[in-house]
Amino acid sequence: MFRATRTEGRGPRQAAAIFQATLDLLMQHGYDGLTIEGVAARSKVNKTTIYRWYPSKDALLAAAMIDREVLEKNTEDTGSLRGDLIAVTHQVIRMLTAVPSGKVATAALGGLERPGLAGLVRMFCAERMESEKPIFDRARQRGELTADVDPAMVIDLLAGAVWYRVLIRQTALESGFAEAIVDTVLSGLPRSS
Amino acid sequence: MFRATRTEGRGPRQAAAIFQATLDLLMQHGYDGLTIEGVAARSKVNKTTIYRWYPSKDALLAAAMIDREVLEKNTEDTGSLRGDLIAVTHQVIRMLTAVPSGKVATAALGGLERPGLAGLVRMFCAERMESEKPIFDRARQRGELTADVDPAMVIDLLAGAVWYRVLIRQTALESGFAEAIVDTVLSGLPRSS
Amino acid sequence: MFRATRTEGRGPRQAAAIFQATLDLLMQHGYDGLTIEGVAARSKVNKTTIYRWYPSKDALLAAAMIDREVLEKNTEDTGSLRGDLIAVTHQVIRMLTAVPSGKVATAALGGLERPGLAGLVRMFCAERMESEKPIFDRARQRGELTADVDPAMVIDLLAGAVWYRVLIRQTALESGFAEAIVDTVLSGLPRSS
Amino acid sequence: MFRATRTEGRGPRQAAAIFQATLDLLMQHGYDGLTIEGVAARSKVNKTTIYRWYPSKDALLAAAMIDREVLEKNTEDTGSLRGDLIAVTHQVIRMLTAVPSGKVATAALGGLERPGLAGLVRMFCAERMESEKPIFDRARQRGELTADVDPAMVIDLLAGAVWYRVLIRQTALESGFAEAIVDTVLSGLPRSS
DNA sequence: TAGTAAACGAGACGGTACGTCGCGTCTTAAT
DNA sequence: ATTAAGACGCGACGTACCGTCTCGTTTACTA
Repeated sequence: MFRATRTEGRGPRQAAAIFQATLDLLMQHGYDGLTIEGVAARSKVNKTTIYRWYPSKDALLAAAMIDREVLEKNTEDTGSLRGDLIAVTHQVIRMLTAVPSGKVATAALGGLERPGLAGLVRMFCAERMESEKPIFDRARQRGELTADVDPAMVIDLLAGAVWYRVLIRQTALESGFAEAIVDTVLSGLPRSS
Repeated sequence: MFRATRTEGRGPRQAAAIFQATLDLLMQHGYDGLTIEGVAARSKVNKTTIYRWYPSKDALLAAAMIDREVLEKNTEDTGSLRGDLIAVTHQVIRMLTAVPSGKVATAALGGLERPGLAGLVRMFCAERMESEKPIFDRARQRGELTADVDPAMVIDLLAGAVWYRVLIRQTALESGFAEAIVDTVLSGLPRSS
Repeated sequence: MFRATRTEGRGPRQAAAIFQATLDLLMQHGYDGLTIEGVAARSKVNKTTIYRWYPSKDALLAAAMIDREVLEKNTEDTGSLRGDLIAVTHQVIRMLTAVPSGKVATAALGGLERPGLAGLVRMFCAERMESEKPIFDRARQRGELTADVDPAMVIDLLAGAVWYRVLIRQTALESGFAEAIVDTVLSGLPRSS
Repeated sequence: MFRATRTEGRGPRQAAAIFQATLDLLMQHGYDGLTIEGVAARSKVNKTTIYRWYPSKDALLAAAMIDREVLEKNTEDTGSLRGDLIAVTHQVIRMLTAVPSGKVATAALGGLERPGLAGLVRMFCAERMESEKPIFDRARQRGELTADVDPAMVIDLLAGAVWYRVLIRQTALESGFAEAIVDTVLSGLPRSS
């Protein structure tokens, strides 16, 4: 008795091909080497069809990124705050340096001026932030943290350091960077006594 | 003696008008609302002339940013590491939120894919980093820091937190943010016990 | 008795609305401002439905013009050849200058390249021509005309003069034009003695 | 020492190729098979260039028709009004039935709705009319015509008959048509008595 | 003070992509 | 059987900038 028919009605029938082409081109030619016409050509889907569903390049890109869940996340309990924060930091590092996601992240920066992508990025960060809250709850339960510590600030420091280093300063990350910044945030800088 | 009017022959005669138009348009319409043709129209300088001197939009933008020293910097000695770091952090905050420079910074992110701008940004960061080194030298002399602390990492944490918060997460900075992150970096997070 | 609602099964149920919309749009926006999609929108009938019945814009227009009998005709006996010809000429003038039909006639010219409309126009002219034959029969019976006069040529002269003047030369018709051309055709041009 | 340089500045450098392509396509595919894109492709001139000079299809067509003087005219003195009128009529016939010009004329009808072409046609007719005035002056001098005969009306009758017959009724012209209508206009229809 | 080379203005051009419109075909429901 | 709903491929539209080019004209330094 199942009714298959429209597989949800949302989006074009060839969404998969479109998204694939979108991300391919994004990675190959960067944010503004990504053109609707190019996506149409590569995906063999007509330009009109793409415009019918995605009013702008940004909307298309957003849909593609969401669809492909190109920016994964998860947060296992490692048993200690330090371990958890290192894990989170490594995750950020991986996201920004791994092959598909890193290019996408860079590209996303290219679109920050456009409200569409900016909103998407903000939302993505908010989601991550939310999913990282438990780390701090667990830490408080373990007595590793006082109640007044702002998780957002901690994440800003750690994630910010990585983004800044990788995307803006564009300088290679030395091994041990994650551990170093986490230790600094946890314990402060060593005074010479 | 009679020093020639031409200050070096570098650049077009109407450089000032061109740069002004460039930054105006950048701020008004964002990175890719900035077009050479627009600059030509606004500055009343012929398109050909602009192309003669700046082979690309990025080159033009770089020249304009350098010329206008839109991203100023300086580092006074406040007498303590904490004070110096807070000053530096405030400077970053100001740069990213003040009216002309903030727009330019955002716009610069939009051009990170292009090697030209990316290099410019990298160079700018390197310069800043260099100019902030003395802070750490002074701190070591005061005994506030051991010799093995990496200044770059500290700056990554502080500047990164601000960039990340302002440009990527696009969330308002609460007052006291600078002090909070500096204190965290200096002293670590408070443990509950 | 109970007359069926469906008048013949010929044509869509909403034929009236479709035709109305067709002629409205034709008159408002001209021949090629007339679009199937526009007709569908205005008549609230689905585009598919229109295509099912009328394979092309021309077919639709032809059907609409036939249905609305937008180009009426009739030929009363006025008692003299001159009177009859003047009546016919006035009829043509009215057709080309009156509000609904004039626009339609102009529009039809716009479609003369398409075989569909061209055929329709030819057919319409042939019908008119046929209906005007009796004028000449009556004239012959009255002795106003010899047997060898070609009615078609006379109509070509009179109707042609009006079409040419109104549609092609687009010059206002002075009052008395009909009488003047009829008299010329009947009696020739006056020689100076 | 003459400076040739720009050969008059009016119009694109490749005007000839553009016009040729325009008329070719017009004749092959009719008025609305004539597309700017097609002209660009056929003439190897970039679409943008065409748009730079001709804001619309009609403007292009008008320019092409004027340039190629596709609708020639001239009026020799044959020694009698009858001869002159027959010559004029033959000229119209030739224009409407000859290979290049006839297609163009039909096509022009297709554009009568557009003010641009309508104006062009009106102007063309006015020019012709003007050039035919001398016929009537000569006739009056010869005593073949009274002073009050309106040349425009005569031309309307003759040219109208041909246009109507050829383009609207789309019926073949029998040989002798020109002479027949000229004689009718000159002498009227024969009465039987 | 005249000559000359660099810089500039003017503007046509080929080219890519834009975003839109209407076409005519098709599939899938609902009536 | 007819209609509605709407996705789709397609071709052309007219526009905006791109970056390149040629050709004259200015400018301002220098010989």
